Amino acid sequence: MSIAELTRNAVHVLPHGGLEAKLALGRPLRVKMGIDVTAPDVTLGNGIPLQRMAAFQRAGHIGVLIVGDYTTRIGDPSGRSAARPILSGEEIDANAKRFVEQASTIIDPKRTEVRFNGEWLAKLDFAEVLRLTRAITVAQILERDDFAKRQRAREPISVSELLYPLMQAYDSVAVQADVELGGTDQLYNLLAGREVMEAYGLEPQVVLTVEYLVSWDGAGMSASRGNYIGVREDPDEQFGKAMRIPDDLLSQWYRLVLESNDDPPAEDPLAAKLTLARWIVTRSHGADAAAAAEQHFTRVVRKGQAPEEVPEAMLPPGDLIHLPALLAECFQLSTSEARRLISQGGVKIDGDAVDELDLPRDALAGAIVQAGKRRFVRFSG
RNA sequence: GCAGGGGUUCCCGAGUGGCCAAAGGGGGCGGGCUGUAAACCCGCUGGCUCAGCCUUCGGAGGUUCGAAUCCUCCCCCCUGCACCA
Repeated sequence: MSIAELTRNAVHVLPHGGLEAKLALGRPLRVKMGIDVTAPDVTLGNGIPLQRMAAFQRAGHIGVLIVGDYTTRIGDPSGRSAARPILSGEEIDANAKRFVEQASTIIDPKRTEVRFNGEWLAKLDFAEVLRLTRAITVAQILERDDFAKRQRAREPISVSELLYPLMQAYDSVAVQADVELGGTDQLYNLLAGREVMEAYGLEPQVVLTVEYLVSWDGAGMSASRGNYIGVREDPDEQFGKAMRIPDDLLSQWYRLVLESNDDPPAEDPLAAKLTLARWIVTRSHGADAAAAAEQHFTRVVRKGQAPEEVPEAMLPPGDLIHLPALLAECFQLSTSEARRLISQGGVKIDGDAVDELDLPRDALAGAIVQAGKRRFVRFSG
């Protein structure tokens, strides 16, 4: 395994020559990566550093996934990150288990160690915390980009937030990391790990950051934003979402997700995207599922036909059916939403748009009703 | 503790007594177009028994024919100052 493969898509590999030196040790390296257990789904974005971990594993090294259970349980009291909920122990355990299971579509679980940072953080007493805080200065922490920005903007920064990078850094001490992986957003935290390891008399870890995957909305892909493709997500969803990325993101996705050495064919973005979508589904669910998802996409999205499998539902009693109520029931809409859909021509019965709110029973019985682009139901009764 | 600023519909953010279910943007949804869920154009975007009615603008009261807008009390957030035990 070449260094080039280990560092594919890397933005920073620090310090220079550090990785070569670690590899020269001739023993399996411990390659650390932190995971966010507040969001249980592993996304294609998580997949980018995980793919690096997988490369290290193929070269005989050990992946170490750190579950920030302690950090999560304490929560972020600043109120700034309200998006980060405080979870119970059971939820964290379940999410961690789920993360590892999902990540196994990419990494090798047999060569992966999963550690919970409560294991060591819970044991730190105050004196030890003070020792940890001496490893780094306020100026160093405030150098970090988002802190610097917030300071300039006179936005609040709580002391506990300043401590977060230190906790993560201490994880590296505890597991004796040789390498730590992360997105470019993690650069500062990973470097803090080096400082702290050194303060604890350890050989500092090598820091390896990879490019951040940009999603269809132009923002970084993250579970909390909801702009993600999950590695365990339904094949049709994965396929469709992949087709949803803007054409000009294709080359990044080819590079980061496919790990392709070639650019996608610029003259045929559709074909390029289909290739990408197929590949993503194949990695998660296999080639058969990918073929089926592509068929589904062709049929439903490109040709605008009903899918092969349409869920069935019973019509309510009565000779005259009130459509808004029926749609609201079937597709979990408010009746106002259902009315809007109808008035906008988004509701079709056997392919024909409807504009009446009440329909005789026999117009609906046995018919396929479509609400919007992708919601279908067939009524019986 | 003191002074000042602020809490608005999914998000950001206008709105200082009626023309406000509340500008604008984002997101989402729908339609058109396109053999992409891309791009582009148009529309919609609180709820309901929907030409009308009901509930929203941190919370509770109050003034008024009428309040997101004014008053009172309360809760929460931010900034500065003070306290430096």
